[in-house]
Amino acid sequence: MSFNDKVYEFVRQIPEGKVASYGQIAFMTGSWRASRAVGYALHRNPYQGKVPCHRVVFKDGRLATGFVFGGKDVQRQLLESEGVEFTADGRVAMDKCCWQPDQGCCCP
DNA sequence: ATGCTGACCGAGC
DNA sequence: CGCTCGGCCAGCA
Repeated sequence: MSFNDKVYEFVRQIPEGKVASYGQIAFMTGSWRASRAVGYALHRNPYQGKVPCHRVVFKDGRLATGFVFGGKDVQRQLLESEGVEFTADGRVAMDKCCWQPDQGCCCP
């Protein structure tokens, strides 16, 4: 079980309509400061198809840069299809869609 | 083994 | 309020 595997395992558990930030995943894996490593791990994304990297966004709710899935617009459509709300700024409504495994529910 | 890089985040100016 | 700097972690040359 490597740090990398933890990231994939964590991200894979993200339900539809929910999103998590790199820092959140990093915190779960060990140190919240490892957010960079998390991003790098997802960048390789060896489990592409099993790991919904598109559900992983910034703390601001903004999508990751240099999106590799085909474009931010595509990711937005994909997330919207899953039930994730978006703001006028084009960011994810993390206020409602931030995934909290411990509580199993989003912030009201 | 060492150094650089990167899909980040927080604090400072 | 916007930009810049530093710091941590893992992967690769």
